[in-house]
Amino acid sequence: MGNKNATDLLTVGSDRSPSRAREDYVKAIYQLGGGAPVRAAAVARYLNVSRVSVSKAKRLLEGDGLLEAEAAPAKPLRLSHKGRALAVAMVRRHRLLETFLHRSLDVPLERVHAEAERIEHVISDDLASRIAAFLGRPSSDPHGHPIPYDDATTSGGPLPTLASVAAGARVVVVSLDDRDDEAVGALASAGVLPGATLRVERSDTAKVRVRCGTRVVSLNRRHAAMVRIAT
Amino acid sequence: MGNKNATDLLTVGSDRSPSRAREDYVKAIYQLGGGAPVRAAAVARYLNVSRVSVSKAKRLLEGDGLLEAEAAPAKPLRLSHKGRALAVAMVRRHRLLETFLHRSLDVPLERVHAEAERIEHVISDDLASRIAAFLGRPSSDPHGHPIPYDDATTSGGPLPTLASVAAGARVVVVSLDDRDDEAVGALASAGVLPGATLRVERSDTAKVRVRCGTRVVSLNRRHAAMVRIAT
DNA sequence: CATTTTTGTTACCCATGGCTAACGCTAACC
DNA sequence: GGTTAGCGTTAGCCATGGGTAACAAAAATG
Repeated sequence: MGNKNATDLLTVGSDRSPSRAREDYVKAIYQLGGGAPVRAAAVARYLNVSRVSVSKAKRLLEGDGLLEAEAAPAKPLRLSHKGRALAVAMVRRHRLLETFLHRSLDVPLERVHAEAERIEHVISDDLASRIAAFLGRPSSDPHGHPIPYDDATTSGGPLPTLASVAAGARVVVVSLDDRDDEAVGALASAGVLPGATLRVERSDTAKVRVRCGTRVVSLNRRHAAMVRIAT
Repeated sequence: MGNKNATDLLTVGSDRSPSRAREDYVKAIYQLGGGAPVRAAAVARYLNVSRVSVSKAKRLLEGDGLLEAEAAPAKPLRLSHKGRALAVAMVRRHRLLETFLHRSLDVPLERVHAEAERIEHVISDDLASRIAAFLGRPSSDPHGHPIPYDDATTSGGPLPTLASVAAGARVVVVSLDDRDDEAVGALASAGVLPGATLRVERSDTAKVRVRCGTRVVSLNRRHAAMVRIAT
């Protein structure tokens, strides 16, 4: 039986590398805190799991050396070096995959996130490098988020969103929040994409009306809040 | 919190679609039997798990409608229609991925299998179609195995291997067994690849010596057994 | 400052997917 | 025909990763 490199394919529990769930916890902590400690309840909300699950995951992640073990009862979650490196690697893989899926395989913008979300857990670092090379080491993904190539610290605080500016402003779209497929689809079909210049015509509690090139589009506030901008 | 399409990412157990393990069982049954019923012990050996695990998996797979439930105590494992469709889809995804990884991303032949083995469980059918289109619907993967596009029944019985022919024969390499990375690497570097014409110079219990183009290479029997041939 | 809300933890339950030990049965070997 | 080998199942164990219910402590609110 030609089964030398058996690599028992069914071993879920006894896998050495961090599992899907663990990687998601690490990524969530990183994305919520950007390096700073994060409250467990925030992680729970972000991942749609109970606080209890986060509490249990905490112990496991500490055991893996991904979380700084700090027996303090105050206990915000803080990533270790190893944890931060893993988080950055996950972000890199995710954004490279999104770029690849969109640019090379024509996957619609509002669907690349979900697809990348699953694939990012199973590709090797070698494959990620090959994808980066294939794409010419792109500097940002199709939603406008930068792709980290070293383990550089994240940039400054978050940018303001389109929901936060007053009428009359002229702004440039920097990025869309890829976690909300529905908003991404609506924004993309309205032409609100990274790099676009917008003029805010009106902004009330329900809607934000912007001019985007020649078009005038009306966005609901939830969608507008998914758009990060610069002036 | 921009979390509309939350799609709780951590749900492992309560996932609706067949898990990694389930897909591997179905694929193994299909590849061992090619549609015909398969003994549970054979599946256990193929996947490097205990007979007990197969026995338990059987119940779960029957519950999923992937296995024909046949309360008979004789009990060979037989895939249902749904199970066979899943198996074929898995094979298709696997071979498309191998082709893509090798052709587009230059992943070495002996590494495409392991990488595809993990990715095949997480890509959507839509993405598989896009990869197929991107590659121009290739008819076979880089090891020489055909890529099924409909749910066509598998071809006739298995071809003879290079280990089974006598000295003097002239044969054409059809495919390599991708499950043995080490053999694939050795064969590829010897030029024994699908489409190559070989002349068998000598064949004894330890080695098989073949001429491959201008080169004469000596293969050990285990490696030779991984090469499917036609005359 | 008192009350209310939020938070993190414990104790317990459930399903998946591995495992070993042990049993009864079938089938093959001598 | 008797022994032996192999097969499928049961019972019971373990880790992971979900979940409730309940509670004490911390934080926010009045």
